[in-house]
Amino acid sequence: MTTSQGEPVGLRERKKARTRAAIQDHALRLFVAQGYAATTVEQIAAAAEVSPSTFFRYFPTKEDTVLYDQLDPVFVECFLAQPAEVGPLAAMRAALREVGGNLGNEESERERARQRLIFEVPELRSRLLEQVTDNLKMFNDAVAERIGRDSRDANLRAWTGAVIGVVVSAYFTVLEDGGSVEDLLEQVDSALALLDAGLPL
Amino acid sequence: MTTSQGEPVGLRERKKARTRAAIQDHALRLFVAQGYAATTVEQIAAAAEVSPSTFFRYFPTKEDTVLYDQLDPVFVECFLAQPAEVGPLAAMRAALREVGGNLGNEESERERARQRLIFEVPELRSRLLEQVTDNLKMFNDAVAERIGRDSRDANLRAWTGAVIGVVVSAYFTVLEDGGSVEDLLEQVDSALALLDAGLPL
DNA sequence: TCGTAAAGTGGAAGTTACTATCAAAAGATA
DNA sequence: TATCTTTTGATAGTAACTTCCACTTTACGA
Repeated sequence: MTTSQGEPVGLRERKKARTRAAIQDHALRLFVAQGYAATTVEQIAAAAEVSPSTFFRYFPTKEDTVLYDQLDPVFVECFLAQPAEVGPLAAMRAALREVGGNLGNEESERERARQRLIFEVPELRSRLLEQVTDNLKMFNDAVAERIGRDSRDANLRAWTGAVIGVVVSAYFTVLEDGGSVEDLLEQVDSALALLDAGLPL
Repeated sequence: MTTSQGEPVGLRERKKARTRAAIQDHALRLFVAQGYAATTVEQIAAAAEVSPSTFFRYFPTKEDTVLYDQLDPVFVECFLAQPAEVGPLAAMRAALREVGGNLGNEESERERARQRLIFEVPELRSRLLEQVTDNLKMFNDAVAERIGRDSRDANLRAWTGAVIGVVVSAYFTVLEDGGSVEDLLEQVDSALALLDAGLPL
C-alpha cells in the first residue's frame, strides 16, 4: 500500500491528512473571522467535527495550527536541488523564486492570511522566530556542506546569521506595510541582493 | 519625596522595588533548582511571600520573571552616548565592552543562569527572539539618526538586519557550547568584526 | 474472509497560567 | 488625626493543555 516514492497512502493516511487539513482550515477561518484569542480550541474542534482530544493529537498547541507550513519542506528541497556550481546565496534566491512563482491564487490568499496572523499575534510571532533560528542551524549546515567548510566555522556562522537577519528584517518590513506575498518575495530577494553586494551603507 | 533627579523614592516605591526583586530572585532560584515547567506561579508567590494576584501585578506572565533584563537599558544608554564620529558598528562594540566589563561576580553568575534558562526553555527562547526584533526596530532608528539616513531606507534595513542576525548567531553558538557570559561578549564582538570586514566567506 | 493486532477517537477529570472583581490594609497628604 | 490613594489578597472564573481509559475503525496474515 505505497506509491512508487514509497509513501504509504492507505485509507488511514488519507483520512488523517484530511482531518489535519480540516482542522487547520477551520482554525484559520475562525481566527480571521473572530480573532485568534477569541477562538477556543473547542470551537475549532467542533467546526472540524472532531473532539478536543483529537485536536491536540493533530496539533500540539493551538499556535501550531497557524505555524504549520506546507511550503517550507518544498523550499528546502528546492534549495538543495540547485546545481552545485551556484553559490549559496544565488541558490537561495532561485529557490525562493521557484516556490513563490508556483503559488495558485487561492494558495496565495491563504498564505497571506496566515502571515498576517503570525505578524499580528505576539505569541505566533515569537514562535515563528523560534522556527527561524532552527532553520538557521539547518541552513548553516547545508551551506557548510555545499561549500565544503566546517559547519562550526566562525566566518560561516556569521555569514549565515547575516543572511537570516537580512531576510527577517525584509520580511517584517513588508508585513508592517501590509504587503502581499509577492511583495514579500520581491523585497526579500532584493535585500539578499544587497547582502550579496557587500551591504553598502 | 523625590531625589534631585526627580525620581520618587517614597517608602512605597522602595517596597515595590524590593518586592519585584524578591519575586524575580525566588523565581530564578526555583527554576534552576527544580526546572522551569515544574515550578508553579503559586510556589514562586509563596516563596516571595506574596499572593498569586500580586505576582501577576509585578510580572504579566511567568516568562517575564526570566526575561526582564536590567542590563538592557544600560546598554542602550551606553550605545547612544558614544561620540558621533564613531561608526555605528564600532559604537555597538564599545558599548558591549563597557557594559560587559563592569559586571560583578555575583551579577555575572546570575546572568549566566538566566541566559541558560532562556536558551533551554523553548517558550523563553521564542520570547527572547521577539524582544530581539523589537530591538531591531529601535536599533535601526537609532542608526538612521546617527548617520543621517531615512529609517525606512532598504539598504539600512538590510544592514541592521544583518547586524542583529550576526549577533544572534554568535549568541546561540556560545550558549550551545555552554560558554560563560564573558565568552558570549567575546564571540559577539569578533562576529561583529567579521561583519565589519565585509563577511569574507 | 475472518480474527486479531494496531491505530485512531471521544469523554471525563485534572492541572495551571492567567483575568476580573472587590473589600481590606498600608502609605501619603493635609 | 482624618481622609484620600495606592497596593494587596481572597475568591471565582476561563481556557489551554495533559492523562487515562474504553470504544471504534482500519490493516493484514492465516
